[in-house]
Amino acid sequence: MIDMPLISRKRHDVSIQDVADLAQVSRAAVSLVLNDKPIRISEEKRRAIKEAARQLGYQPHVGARRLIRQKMDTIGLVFPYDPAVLSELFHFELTRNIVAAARERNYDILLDLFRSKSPDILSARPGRVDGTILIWDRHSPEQVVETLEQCGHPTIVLGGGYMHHKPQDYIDVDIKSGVLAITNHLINLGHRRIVFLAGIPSPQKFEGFQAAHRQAKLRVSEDLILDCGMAEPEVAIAIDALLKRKPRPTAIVATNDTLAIRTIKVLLTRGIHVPRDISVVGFDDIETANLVLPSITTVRIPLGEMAEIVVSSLIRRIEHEDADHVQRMLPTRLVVRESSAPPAQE
Amino acid sequence: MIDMPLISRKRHDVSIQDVADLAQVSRAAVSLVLNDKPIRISEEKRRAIKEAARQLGYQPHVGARRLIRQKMDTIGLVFPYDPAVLSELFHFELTRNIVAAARERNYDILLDLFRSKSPDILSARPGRVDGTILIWDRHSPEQVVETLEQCGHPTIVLGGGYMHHKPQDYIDVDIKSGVLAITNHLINLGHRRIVFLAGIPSPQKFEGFQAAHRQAKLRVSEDLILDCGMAEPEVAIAIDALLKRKPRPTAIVATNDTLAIRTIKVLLTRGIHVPRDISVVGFDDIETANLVLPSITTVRIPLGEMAEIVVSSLIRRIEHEDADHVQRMLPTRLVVRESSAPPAQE
DNA sequence: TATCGATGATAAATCGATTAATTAAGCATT
DNA sequence: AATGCTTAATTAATCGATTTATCATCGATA
Repeated sequence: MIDMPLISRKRHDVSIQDVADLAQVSRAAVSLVLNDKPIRISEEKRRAIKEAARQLGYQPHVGARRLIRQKMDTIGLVFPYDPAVLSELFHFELTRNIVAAARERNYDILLDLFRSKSPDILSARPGRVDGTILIWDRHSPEQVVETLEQCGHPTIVLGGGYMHHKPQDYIDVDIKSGVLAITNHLINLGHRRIVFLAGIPSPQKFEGFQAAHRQAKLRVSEDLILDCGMAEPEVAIAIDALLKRKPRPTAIVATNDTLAIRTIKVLLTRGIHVPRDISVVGFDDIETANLVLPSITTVRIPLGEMAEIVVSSLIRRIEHEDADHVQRMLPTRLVVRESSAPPAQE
Repeated sequence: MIDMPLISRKRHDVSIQDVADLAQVSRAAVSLVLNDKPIRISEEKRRAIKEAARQLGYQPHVGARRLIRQKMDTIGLVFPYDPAVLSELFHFELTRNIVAAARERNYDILLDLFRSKSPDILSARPGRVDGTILIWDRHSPEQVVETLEQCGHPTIVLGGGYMHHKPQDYIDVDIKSGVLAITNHLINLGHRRIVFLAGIPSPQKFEGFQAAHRQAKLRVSEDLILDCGMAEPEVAIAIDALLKRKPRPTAIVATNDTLAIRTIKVLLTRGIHVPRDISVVGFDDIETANLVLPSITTVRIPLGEMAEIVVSSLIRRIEHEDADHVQRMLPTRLVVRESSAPPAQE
């Protein structure tokens, strides 16, 4: 009766005490040696401890270590439950790269979704994570950023180019330059009547469109700026209206790939060939962009680099109290495929 | 000097001791009341404790609780780093549903990737998770299943219909019936010369194809069984060969949507109309399937249901030592879109 | 009055590690 | 011989909770 523990449950396989017993030293010595602390332990005992640990297959109990060190070695990855804009691919590929980058640095990833209605974020509760990556989305309420910024650990917001108020720490994509580049591509091909077709309003993208024209000393024709929404019927109406214009536009800059694909779909059903009759370009480089016929000329967001940067910056902010805020804009890359070509001779 | 704590760090905001102090009771009383334990505490103190907890905004330190309870309240979600077959959408939508289901039951999700080469799975290390969901993929080494099954906590393998050896616990999709249904759909439309086009060999899917023919008392023509791989040039070669057949086939069952889309792309460039000249159907219902022109008739995997079932079964296995093994096949759903139609009159 | 039982609350053990403080031993110096 | 210094290793405090065992009080009963 005396030997019965007060609380008895399935225990951790091999505890530090087991190693200490086998090596005939104190628990402290085991901890000091296995963590390579600069405290002198004789070479003889060092070996004995390492051998004992190896022999028992000892792995420190992360929970216990986290409790005493007050450090969770965990990053919260917060997603919107219903991603509005960023493509599925964006999410999964980004996630994969983030997990890989975190793992390399011995951080775990706690996956965390929030719904706009009830933004109960696990990562904002105490004692779960050391820092948070918030995947931003145009539908995300500002409140989420505030909640996370006030909860005592660093948070980096990862934007898709759509943040209105810049948070304390963010890594965003320079979508303005992206649209500038792809518009430039069309201008260089010889296009002069280029439509800006916005599925969802995006001032930054429009600025890029304008800037490209400005640089080429071309005027942006007001009646070639369209804002049609993302739904298929709306797109069809917008395109039909465009086709009646004289002279007819020769290229369309759609603000995302899905919209570009729908646009092409409408054009094809109207008997208009892409890119021979009209060039259409997109944005995002979703997986589908390279799958459809014609494949889409688009702008790619550097997901791998983005993941690498966000993880390393976050860990710097976690581990160094005085680390600078992270405020970066990443450049995009133009991906030329089949949907863009020089305009037909008139 | 006497008051200085031995170890000093940023501490947990509000500990149970703070609540106890404010309510003028012992730590034990606070724990018992807040966890609704059936131990008698006077109504008066109950109220005082709850009020104190509310006032201080006390939230128990999950790490401490997990340590003493030897329970992590966490599920490891293990993904292949390079998903070979399942679409991005499949992954993200599935993940989202799994996280939501886990959250409802107060479990956290630890995101865990493994590379085929170095299958170092966090979830297999002691003390991190109570159970694991392994997302299966044709490239996954069997070794991963073994590792997880031997590491002391329950694991459920989530298949995409491609498991060879059935693990102890699995939830899989009845892809054979799925292909049977979609082949049936074509047969019912009047098709008699149907091609089975495999991107990646899949005995189950082929069985479904055969079964549909058997049920309709049709013979499967050997020369309409093709295995072309997923690469675009290979697909083009396979399709060109098919088009030379006399009489020409009227429908193609592609084993996944990506392959169906590539097939259609080749057909369109050859001047063959889909579905007027040839019907093409796919499998998976990836997002793109409804985006391309024509949209793809395909088979949908019930991701939401799958997530719900895998999470609830895993938690049952975690919380009840004697729970039965989970071995389920989920049915698929036929999604009819534009790429299938009755064959042209001959 | 002594004992028993019921009730209400607490003390203390516990989970598994980390690390500051301390002790012990050996050697050199005064 | 006493003191101080270096090195090696251990003891004990600590993280923040949970839960068993125990204690204290009061009323009722023999």
